[in-house]
Parts: sequence; structure tokens; C-alpha cells
Amino acid sequence: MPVQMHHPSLDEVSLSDVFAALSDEHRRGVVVALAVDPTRELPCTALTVPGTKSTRSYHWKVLREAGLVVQRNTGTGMTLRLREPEFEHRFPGFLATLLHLETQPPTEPEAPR
Amino acid sequence: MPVQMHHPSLDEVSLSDVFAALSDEHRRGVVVALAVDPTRELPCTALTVPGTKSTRSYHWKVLREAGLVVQRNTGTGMTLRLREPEFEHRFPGFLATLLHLETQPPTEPEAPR
DNA sequence: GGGGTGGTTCGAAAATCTTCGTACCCCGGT
DNA sequence: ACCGGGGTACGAAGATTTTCGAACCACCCC
Repeated sequence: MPVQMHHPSLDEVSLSDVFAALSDEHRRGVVVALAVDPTRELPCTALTVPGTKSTRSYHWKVLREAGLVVQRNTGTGMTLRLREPEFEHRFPGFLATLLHLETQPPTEPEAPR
Repeated sequence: MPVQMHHPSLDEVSLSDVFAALSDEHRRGVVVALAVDPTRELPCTALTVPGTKSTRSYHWKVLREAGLVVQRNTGTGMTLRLREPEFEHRFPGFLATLLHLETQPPTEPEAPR
């Protein structure tokens, strides 16, 4: 029988967990990729996180334990799905702001002074 | 001649720096305290970060290097000031969302399932 | 001018995070 | 039934973060 992975309830996760998870560029990339996808779900193999299998698996775990994603087994392979509604309920506005910051023009030159 | 502390330009700081700085509960507390204050500025002694002098100093440094605060010498003592306008220009919406999340009701019970 | 207060910096020690290899599991195809 | 692809768990090594004490600095006040 399959090992039931632990997916915390959203009220078990703290803002600290979330910030720590998202302090990594690659993990942030995963969240953005999921958020941008209409289904909010992508196969792990499509995610652009560098490293070996175990390194990648470690990053999925960090995201999972921050309440950001659900891991789902799809026969062979696995997908990550953004827990958007629950996350939004727990941390309203967070994902929208992140998405906005990450998809924005890199940074405009400072206003002249 | 006082040691000029290094305050990075806002376009030298990355979202990773900011998230890492804010993954600590106490540092987040400082930012919120500053943001809530009408002047955006408070003496270090008023900030509620536990630990020895050097530990507290270390946390100011992390916040400084994430572009979140300016440290200013006030005769005796020192203040931290939130770099609100610059930060807002670089990461629009970020501070508002953080503030909203931190000053909100703790968390309402999840809808039944 | 000497002391006290409030700070910084520099190690060093402890804790935590990240990466990887290895062992193992499950599923699907041949 | 076996093999290969995709994944997890565990342990160890390496890197980074956090905390602290000690040394040192600047300012204010008596």
C-alpha cells in the first residue's frame, strides 16, 4: 500500500513556513508555474528545478509542508497541484501578490531625483 | 568618522533576500511594527526581538540587507526606519499584503468538509 | 574625564538547510 | 517476469543561519 504523504492542514502552517519555502528561487518558480497554469496542476517532470531526483523530491516536500502544493500520484509519475483556494483562505492576497511580482517587468529604472 | 553601514540599493535585493529575511517571526514583527507606526521609524530599543545585543544587531543587519530598513544613528541609540516608498516601488503590493496578513484575525475555522 | 548605555564586529559553536548517493517502491511496457 | 522510469526515505557531507560572548566604539551625563 502506498505511503500516504503528509499534507498539513492549512491552519497548521505558519507564515514563517511559507516565507522560508518561497525564499528559494526554484521553489518560487514552481509555484508561479502552477499558478499560471489554468488547471493549477503540472507533472513534476515538467517543473524546472535543477538537481538530482532526491534533490527535486526534497523541494516538493518543502512546498508540500508549507501548504502550497498537493502531490498526487498519477500511475507512473506524479503531479504537483497548487492548493489555491485553501491557501487563499488562509493567506488572502498572498498568491496574487507573489504572482504579480514574479510576472512583472524585471524592474523599472528609479524615478529621477 | 562613523562606520557607514551598507544599505543596498533596492535593485540589488532579490525577492529571495526578502523572503528569507521575513521567514523569521521576530524580523517580521519588526517590519510590521514599523509599518504600523505613522513615522515608519522606531528606536531599536522599542523593538521586540529577543536575544543579546549581538543577536539583535544581527537581525537588523538581515533586514537592512534585504532592503527593508535603514539604520540611523540618533546621538545615543539608533533607529530603524522602513524604506517604504523605495520598497514599494521595487516590490509593489508586498508590504500591504504582509501587513494585511499580520494584522488580520488569526484564522477563521476552515469550512467543514 | 570616567562610567554607563546602546551599538557593531568578529569568531566560534550549534542548529538548520541543501544536496547527493544509495536503497527501495510502484507502475507500465515488452 | 523482468526492466526502466519516476519517485520517496534515509544518512552523510557541506553550506548557511542563528546565537552568543568578547572586544571595541560613540555618545551622553555627572
